[in-house]
Amino acid sequence: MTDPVQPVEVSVPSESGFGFTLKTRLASSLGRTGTIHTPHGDIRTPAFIAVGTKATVKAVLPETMAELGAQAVLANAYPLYLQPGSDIVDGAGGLGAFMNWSGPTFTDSGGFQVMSLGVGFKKVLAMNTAGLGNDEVIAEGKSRLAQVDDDGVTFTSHRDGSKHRFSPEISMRIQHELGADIIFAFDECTTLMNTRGYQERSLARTQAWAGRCLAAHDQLTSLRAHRPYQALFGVVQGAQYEDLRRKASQDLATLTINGRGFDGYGIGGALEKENLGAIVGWVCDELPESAPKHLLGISEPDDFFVAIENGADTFDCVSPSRVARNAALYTRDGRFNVNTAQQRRNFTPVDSDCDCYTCANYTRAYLHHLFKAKEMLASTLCTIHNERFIVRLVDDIRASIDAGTFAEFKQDFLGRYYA
RNA sequence: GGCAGGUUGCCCGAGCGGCCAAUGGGAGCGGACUGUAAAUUCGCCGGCAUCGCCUUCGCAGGUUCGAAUCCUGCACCUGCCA
Repeated sequence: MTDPVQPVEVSVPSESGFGFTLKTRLASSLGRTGTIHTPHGDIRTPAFIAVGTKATVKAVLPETMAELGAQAVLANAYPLYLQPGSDIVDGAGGLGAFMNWSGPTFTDSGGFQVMSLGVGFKKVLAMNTAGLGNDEVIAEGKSRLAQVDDDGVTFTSHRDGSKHRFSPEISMRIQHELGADIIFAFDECTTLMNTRGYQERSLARTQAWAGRCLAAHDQLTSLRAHRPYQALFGVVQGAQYEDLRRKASQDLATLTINGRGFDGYGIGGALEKENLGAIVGWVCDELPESAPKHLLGISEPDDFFVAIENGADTFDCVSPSRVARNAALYTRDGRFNVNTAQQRRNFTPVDSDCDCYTCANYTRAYLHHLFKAKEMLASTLCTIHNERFIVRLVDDIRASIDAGTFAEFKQDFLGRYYA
């Protein structure tokens, strides 16, 4: 049952302070462990990156995130550009300094908002359901807050209705001001509702933007040489189509501007759960092994195993935090809602196998009470638990790869979680 | 003692002859949430149940083809005047 571990040649981080070192590799799949080196510290991979969109992991102190084992946090360019403004974050000394997080940071490009405020506006981003029909009709909704064209995106601020223009160059400029260690190319995140035709056109656009991002990034890196080095990850789109995904990966892998290529890659798009492993596999198969790969927006337990086996190194997702604020908690025996009547008199911890602060000190009955009483401590305690649960799960997967017990760990964990 | 107003489903509160098992909130119950417009959101919420049937709008009578809605009496509550 053990999966033989293969030794891996070690690459040394460059003088920029950024680099990726492989440690072990599974013999039977693309799964591997390693370390991403950044100017603000290392990230041992696979790793779950906590999301703090607006420079805060909602309801939790940064110190608490560090204590529960989060290695890095990811914020988002678009919301921070709207408020407080990337110049202010820049003035504070960058994202980490601004939010009092001393470890590595990521920022997303605003590409997700092209979808969530555009075609996906007011829709649930279903990952389990088969795609509905034609997007192009759905995509023409009038009330949406984002309009895409080949040059960029026009956003309407949800806060005051003001119009804002994002382009690859603008996203790069903002992300340089935010100053995260790892930043993403500006892309269009498509949905399951899009047609093949739309996916092709959107992908062509995203690929063109990738080149523009790289060029802008190269320039900004020179201009801001006094700042810590920022690594740029290109984002692979192409939906569920193998040919599109492979071609997109190849093109990004070979793209260089002034001798500079991408430092790593993101894998994006709304993905059907059933295709997740295949898609990640196609992409990682085409991209250089030596590059770190970040799967954007994924955090269900079964998804981690599948994605890691297929070569993904890091993940970020709002789910552990959002779901916690809505009373859903992860346990080794599956997910449950702590606000149901069933938990009213349950004086046991959320998960007796959990080592988080919440499980060490509080009962389900108390958390149930906090939700019913609408006390904000509910969000804090539940977020601590969920973030710890997910961070630890990925840490455990990493340990199992190094120990050669990945297959057993996977079987044990999933067997119990989905029993 | 006089005058006026009120009593609606767990709570608050609309309705003022038929389209009313009865609008809205809240509470309660359950679900969803995957690069965060999310402390959000969606169902259910008298009973039994397949359309449908049965019992509800303080209590008791009455008018009417038909009443939560109109009339009479009773009970309780609230203002103002004594």
